Amino acid sequence: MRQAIIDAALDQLAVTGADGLSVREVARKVGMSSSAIYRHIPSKDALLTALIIEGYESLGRAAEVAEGAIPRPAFTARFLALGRAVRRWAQANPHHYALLFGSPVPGYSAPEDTIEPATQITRLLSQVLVEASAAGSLRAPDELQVDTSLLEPDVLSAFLPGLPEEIAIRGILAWSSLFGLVSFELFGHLVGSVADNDAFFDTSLGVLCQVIGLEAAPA
Amino acid sequence: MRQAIIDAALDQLAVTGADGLSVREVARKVGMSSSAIYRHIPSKDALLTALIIEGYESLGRAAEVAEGAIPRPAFTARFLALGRAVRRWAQANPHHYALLFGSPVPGYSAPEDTIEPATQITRLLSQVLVEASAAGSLRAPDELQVDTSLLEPDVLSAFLPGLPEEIAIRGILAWSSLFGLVSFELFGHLVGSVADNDAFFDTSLGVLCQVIGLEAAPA
DNA sequence: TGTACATCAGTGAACGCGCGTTCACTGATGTAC
DNA sequence: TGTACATCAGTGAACGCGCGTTCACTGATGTAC
Repeated sequence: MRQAIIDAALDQLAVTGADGLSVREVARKVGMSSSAIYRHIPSKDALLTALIIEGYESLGRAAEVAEGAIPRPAFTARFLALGRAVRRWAQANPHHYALLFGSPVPGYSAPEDTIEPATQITRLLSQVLVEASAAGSLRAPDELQVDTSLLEPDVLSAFLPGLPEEIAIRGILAWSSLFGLVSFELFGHLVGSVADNDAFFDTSLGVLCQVIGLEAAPA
Repeated sequence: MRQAIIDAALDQLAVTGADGLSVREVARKVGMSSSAIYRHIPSKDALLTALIIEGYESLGRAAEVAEGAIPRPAFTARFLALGRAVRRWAQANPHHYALLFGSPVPGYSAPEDTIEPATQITRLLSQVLVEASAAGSLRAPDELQVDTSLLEPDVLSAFLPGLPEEIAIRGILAWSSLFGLVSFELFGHLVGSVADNDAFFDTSLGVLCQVIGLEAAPA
């Protein structure tokens, strides 16, 4: 039942976007009176939280499946698969993507339950980086020296064990860039400049590989 | 008067965010009855449009001032100034930034009046690239060959005259990355991983310079 | 097998709210003669 | 200088709307004896 409610909310999210979401409309969709909903969810905010968690899980699953299909030692291909999976998921679920990575919903602040599901997708990238580094497949970028400690040491050791901080920084940059690319495309900021979005995205992913120090894609 | 209304709307935007915006509240702020507002603006959507235009202009001005203070031949410094100006503006006007670069406001689609002011900020970057390229200060990236024509040829020739497409692509990538970085930081996606946001951002900008082919910063 | 009771998902009316927009109006100001 | 008129910014009441949430309730189901 709770799942049916969440599903109905997902439907509405897909159509109207996050702030078109209304408890009453969800109730209608699920065939209940608006008050009955409150037997299953404590408040609208809780419903939003559930949708956010669902979103991170769904995105994480999609990325995991795509990346899992690549042979383990093909680090570059794994990174490309992750990037493409994020973009594909965003295109398939634009409002859901916007809920996760667009402007924060006003008056709503995500509770901690949200954090753990959100790490799934980043964990996948971290894996690739750590394994590639351990395998000696990362050309360490020599041009930029970082002397300060910019990152949270706990996170560094937990998620990116054994990874030089320079590379970790580049990884986070590449990660931010990936979502910047996807958001720009999805929110219409590339309209008029880029003609072939697919090709532009793939080319950009290639450049991001260079940024991280991953070998260029084989083909 | 019209300006007073926009200013009041900007105030409200800064406090409540874009979808807390209400014509009635703006009227209250400006000391009018809610109906009187309609002597000056045709609808709420028109008000939103005005805010978006204001935003692009304000951001453009901020970037222009910051970048204008750098000696013309210091291309890298000019790029850094642009990047930092964007970030600074976003931090000073988070809701306004979210209105421009976060999720599109549902049910609202930006009219063409919006396009021209939006180009200002990109024109500044284009300038830097074109001038740097003309001055021979761009190390052309040799590793990635692009055979297709990904970009809109009109835009390429109008905004980026004489610039090789490989570099234009990298420019757009860097631009998207910049906003990805700013959004990630602003929307809280770096919380927990990055300890020193200022340093991380500057370091990332340095990497983006490499991506474009700009010489590393002098100091 | 039958009765008394607890549980609990679901109901419908109601609360108080703020919203965007319209409409007939007022009343001050400026202009034409 | 005085009068008639047009202009137009601003008013206040009203429209119809959908919202999140509460509350006393019903009625079916399951359990204990």
